[in-house]
Amino acid sequence: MKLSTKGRYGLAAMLFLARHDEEGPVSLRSMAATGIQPDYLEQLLGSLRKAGLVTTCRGAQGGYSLAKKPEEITVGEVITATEGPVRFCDCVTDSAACCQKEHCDTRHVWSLLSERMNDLLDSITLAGVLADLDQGGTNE
Amino acid sequence: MKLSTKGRYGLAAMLFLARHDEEGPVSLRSMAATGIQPDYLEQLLGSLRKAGLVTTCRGAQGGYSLAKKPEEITVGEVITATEGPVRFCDCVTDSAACCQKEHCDTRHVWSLLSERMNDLLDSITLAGVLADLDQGGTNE
DNA sequence: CGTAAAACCGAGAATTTTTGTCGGAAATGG
DNA sequence: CCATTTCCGACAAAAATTCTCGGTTTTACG
Repeated sequence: MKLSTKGRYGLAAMLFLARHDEEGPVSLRSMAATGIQPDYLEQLLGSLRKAGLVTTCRGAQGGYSLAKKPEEITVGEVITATEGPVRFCDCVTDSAACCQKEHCDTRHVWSLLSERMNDLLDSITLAGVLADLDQGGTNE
Repeated sequence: MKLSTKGRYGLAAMLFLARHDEEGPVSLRSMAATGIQPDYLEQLLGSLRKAGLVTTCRGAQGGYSLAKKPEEITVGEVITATEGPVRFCDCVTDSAACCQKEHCDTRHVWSLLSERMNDLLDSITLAGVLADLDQGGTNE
């Protein structure tokens, strides 16, 4: 029960974009500063673009930018875009995926938990994360 | 971001035990009614035992029982026992696992989220799940 | 107009994790 | 003593994740 690198890299990339938002489109190359393999990151940015969270300019001097203001993008959106829907078990979103067997009387719990978790993830925005960092001190 | 079968099977098994708690130790064989492969379930019950959530009697007429009352066992405990600690990313529990790279300024978010999520999981007990089912109607 | 920079795309390789299987050892009640 | 049953470790199969690569299209700029 943890995120894959997609979710983590995805959020890291979005924060990077948020920080460089005013400098125009950010190329994959310059995002290498995040330490993420560019070829892989490219795929993730593709998902983020399809989800409407980033916009792109192709060609020379092109790159990626946030599609919305950092206050309008939530951590939940980023994770969902990169990892797929956040849920405890498939039968939450796809009722055909279970319920033949007796153990599926757990579905109700998973639904409830999934809902709460999504609420939690959507309550945090990119802007919130950055504000936290800028005031709360860095890593140690 | 979803549970593996370990967590789901684990909870299903614990609910099964809770329901048959008064009939003495429940053998793996009779737990086949849950639809879970017994050889696999055996491993999960091993983890649950090590975590102190079930007790066992070996030998003929042996089997598994809950180590505590259903009101005292939380969903969080079951998941942690079967899947390992619930966290968004390794650096929450193991600070050596990150923080060289710039993208690790996300750690703070993951910590916060992990904590909230564990609180949520620990707020639900086996007894609670069963009560919900008995009153709230079954699957459909 | 040509060229270099850059995103786009799909396919597949490598690696890791999950899931499931098996055989034997130890324990226990009858 | 024997059938039942947990315990344990190792391994096999399958699936998912992570990463790589080659080529295509788009675009700015000289």
